[in-house]
Amino acid sequence: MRRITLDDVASLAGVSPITVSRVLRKPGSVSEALRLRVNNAIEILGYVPNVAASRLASSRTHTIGVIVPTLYNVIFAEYLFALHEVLIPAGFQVIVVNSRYSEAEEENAIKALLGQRVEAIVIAGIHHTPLSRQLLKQAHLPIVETFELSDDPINLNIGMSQERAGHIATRHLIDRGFQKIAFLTGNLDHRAQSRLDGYHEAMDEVGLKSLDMIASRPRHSSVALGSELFAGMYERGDLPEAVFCTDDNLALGAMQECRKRRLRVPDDISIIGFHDLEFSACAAPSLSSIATRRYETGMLAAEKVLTALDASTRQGVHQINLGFALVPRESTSVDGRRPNLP
Amino acid sequence: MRRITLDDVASLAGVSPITVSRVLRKPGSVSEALRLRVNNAIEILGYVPNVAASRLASSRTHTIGVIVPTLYNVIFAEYLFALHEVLIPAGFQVIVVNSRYSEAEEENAIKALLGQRVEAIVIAGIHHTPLSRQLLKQAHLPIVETFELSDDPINLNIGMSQERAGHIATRHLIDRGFQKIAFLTGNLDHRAQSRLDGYHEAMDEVGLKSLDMIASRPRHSSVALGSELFAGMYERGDLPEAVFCTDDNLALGAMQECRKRRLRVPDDISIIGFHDLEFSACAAPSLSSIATRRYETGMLAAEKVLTALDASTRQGVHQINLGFALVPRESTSVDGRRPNLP
DNA sequence: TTGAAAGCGCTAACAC
DNA sequence: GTGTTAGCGCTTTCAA
Repeated sequence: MRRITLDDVASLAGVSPITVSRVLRKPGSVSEALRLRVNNAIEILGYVPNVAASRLASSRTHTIGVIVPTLYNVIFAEYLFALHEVLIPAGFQVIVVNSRYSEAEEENAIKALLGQRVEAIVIAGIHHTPLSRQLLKQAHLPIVETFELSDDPINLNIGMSQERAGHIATRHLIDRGFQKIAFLTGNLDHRAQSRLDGYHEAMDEVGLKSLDMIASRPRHSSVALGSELFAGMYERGDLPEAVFCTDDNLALGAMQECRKRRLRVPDDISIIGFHDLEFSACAAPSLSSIATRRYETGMLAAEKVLTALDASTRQGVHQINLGFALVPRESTSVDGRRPNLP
Repeated sequence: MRRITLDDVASLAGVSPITVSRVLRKPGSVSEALRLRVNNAIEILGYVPNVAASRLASSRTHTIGVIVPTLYNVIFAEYLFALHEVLIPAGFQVIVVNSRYSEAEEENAIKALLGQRVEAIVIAGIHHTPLSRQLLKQAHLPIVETFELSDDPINLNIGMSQERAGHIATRHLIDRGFQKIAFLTGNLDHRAQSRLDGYHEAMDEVGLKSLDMIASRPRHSSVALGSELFAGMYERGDLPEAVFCTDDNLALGAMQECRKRRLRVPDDISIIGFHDLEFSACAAPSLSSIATRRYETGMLAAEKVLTALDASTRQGVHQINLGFALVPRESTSVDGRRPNLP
């Protein structure tokens, strides 16, 4: 059963192959009569163009490669959503590859995307293997590194200072008078590590002792993990006055564990999360957090890609700091139910 | 700046192009001496094969197309995770397209995937436009429809009865003696609709009046939406004895709203969710739910694709019912804190 | 084990 | 506005 090709359509419509090709790509450049005949033939035969052939012939793929560490995290779901939202209407296909938090897998992903001849790569993170960096540089494509700020961006860089955010979150707890402040994390990826650095820095600044709680093996952030880590801490008698969780999921788990153990938040213990996920505002008590801009990151990355592709001449290095915002809520309020700030 | 091609590698290595091709695809069939020379040349030139050319020449793409309604929902994230987990190690690329809950966009997605010459399509749902169905049938590829059970599967079908699950959840509430039972949903996609049908059926069976609460415009399930819908119901004085939410996120939102309004769950009101998301077991009170098998769905779909591809001759229609499980927990317990069932 | 020739299905560039 | 010609970069024969 041979596949229908453009030539089949052409002979059925009684035109040359190139006319069929034109009807498909720039219908305006073909007379209405022929266009109708061709479209008719396409329908009758159920013709579907072979993109591999078209890519090979035109050396355009209209494809953008996106690398994320996992599909298993709302943060990246929101980011991908935004990327799709901009790129699809602009006529691009998006290929998403996950690196499972491994730089080696990321390197393979890069090779695979380059092999596909993607026209740009949007990659979460700024830490890559030397070969990855080299490949990305040599590719002469728009490359966008996201979520973090790089000292030495490959090309475009849109992100925020994870370290500074970790610092601010910790500082928020310190300012509220707490001294025994714990840091909870599951998977210690580069971003979580930077937040931890910020935490250490803030604690050191005021001479407080750090109290890290890192899951014994890397696990993705979840409510269940938050419960577990908090329970472990509690059972070891290590109860802090305040907890900074790398993620709102962990924070929610910690809060639930508190409720189980009749610890009141924030009266007995304060909790702050990270990312300001959508449930955080309506949790009870509402959860303090650091609001990050996943959607805007994806949006801007996509837009930058489109303009870079349009400009055709490769643009220089460019960095955008999207920042973050401390969102104080009930879970870290000192006077019972209401945070100091509105 | 011309791209490096296989011919460039061949001339640098002093062999014919086909030898380079062989080194790349079946290194065993080339003598070690040549293999070394070729690999060396590849490295020096930074050669990356053009997959479009290879696909065109070989008419194999090693690509599986996956269509989901949204990337913005853990259910599909887990499912995609499982699909990747099986397909990537088997040497396939996975292309994920989202249809944004639209059958028209789904049709476009199908055309796009067929244009890519994917070797199989895994598609969430059983409702497609007539043309979509026709295209899928004519493609003579392994096609897997997932998450629901079809009366007339295109090819493979792995899912569960959403209607039956809705019925069982409702029945659970009825059995606990409740009469005023509300149904809460955001986006009324086909699966939510089937659950609603099951709810209606169960209510009708015992002569109870249905009480649907559907978001005025389609919105994806979220904790915030659950709060909102519940608040709306409360403010209209429509307070039920029990609520069946299409989704654990909605249920969590409803529970948080209860807490705000000093309604005790389950003493004043019972709540059951759907999907048994990971936080549900550790919510306070723990949330009753219907456990669904997203991971297994993806896993099995991928495995079926691989065997179908291996068998090479097209297999007949085949359906697998993965079922679901009622998980009663505190949120629907009648004697205070402990559910009847363990 | 290696190579030569032909072609996968489409489009760019140029003619008419 | 339409057609002709010549590839795009690989792999599939088939032959040596």
